[in-house]
Amino acid sequence: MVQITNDHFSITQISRSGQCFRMNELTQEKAGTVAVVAFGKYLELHQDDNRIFFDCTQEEYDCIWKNYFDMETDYAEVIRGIDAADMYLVSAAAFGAGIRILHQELWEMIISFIISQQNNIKRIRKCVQLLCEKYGEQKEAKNGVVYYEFPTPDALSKASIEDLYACNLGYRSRYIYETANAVVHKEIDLESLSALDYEAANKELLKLCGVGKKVADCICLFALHKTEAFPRDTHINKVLAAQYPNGFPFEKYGGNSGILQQYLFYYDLEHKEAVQES
DNA sequence: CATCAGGCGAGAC
DNA sequence: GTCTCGCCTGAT
Repeated sequence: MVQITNDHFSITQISRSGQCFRMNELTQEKAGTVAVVAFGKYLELHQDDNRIFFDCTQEEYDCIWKNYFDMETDYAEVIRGIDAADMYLVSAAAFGAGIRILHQELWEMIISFIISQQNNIKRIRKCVQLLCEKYGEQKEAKNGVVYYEFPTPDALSKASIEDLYACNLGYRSRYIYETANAVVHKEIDLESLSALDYEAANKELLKLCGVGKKVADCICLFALHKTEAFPRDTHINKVLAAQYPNGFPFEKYGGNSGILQQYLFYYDLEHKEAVQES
């Protein structure tokens, strides 16, 4: 068990922000605990106020999870950089202050965000889980929990479009089929993407079938950690139209724009519900 | 029953 | 280049 203290870390907010579709709350026996599968490992973590408990060795934390959860970034500093006159952004950041931009796996993000289009978080999670169970490698954690790795491009490319339809992917089945085959046939080299800057990486990703501007930006932000990427979905477009009629001040926030996008997105997504429930 | 969900591709112009 | 439209499926 590794214990970390951090005032800007919330497993609930990270899970609900919807950037990670393989993070689940363990509701039955371990309330308040979240499980995540990434980089071949299964991790359970829980939180008590600003103390976070990672159920793993110190070595595993240092090698994988410290980077995965972006623990070295000072989110308080990002929030301090917000224009105090921008009341909406100040409120959004206060509401979502525990969100972190994860360093997720590239291939998984490509497929996950193709699935995400015209879709909701609940159904996306179900689709991803089905894909993992059907085409991913089965493993067992030290505590006996059985989990599945995200399927490799090779494994996914062996699925027919009909097979993919059976995973409730709908019209996105063809996109995933085409994309998996494009990657297997080296029409795009995923390995070299992380070395590119935001503009170049984004342009490469647009070559993939089913990847447009919005999905490419999500991949840049959540896998390549290009924090200047600012994905524009229906929520964000609504917020921009209502709160920033003269445009969002990208010139002011630059490389932190993507983090602020997550605050704006999460605020719009969850704030109304939070108000209703209280 | 209609509408919409964290859009995209294809085709028309 | 910009616009429109159809699209799987489940929730409301």
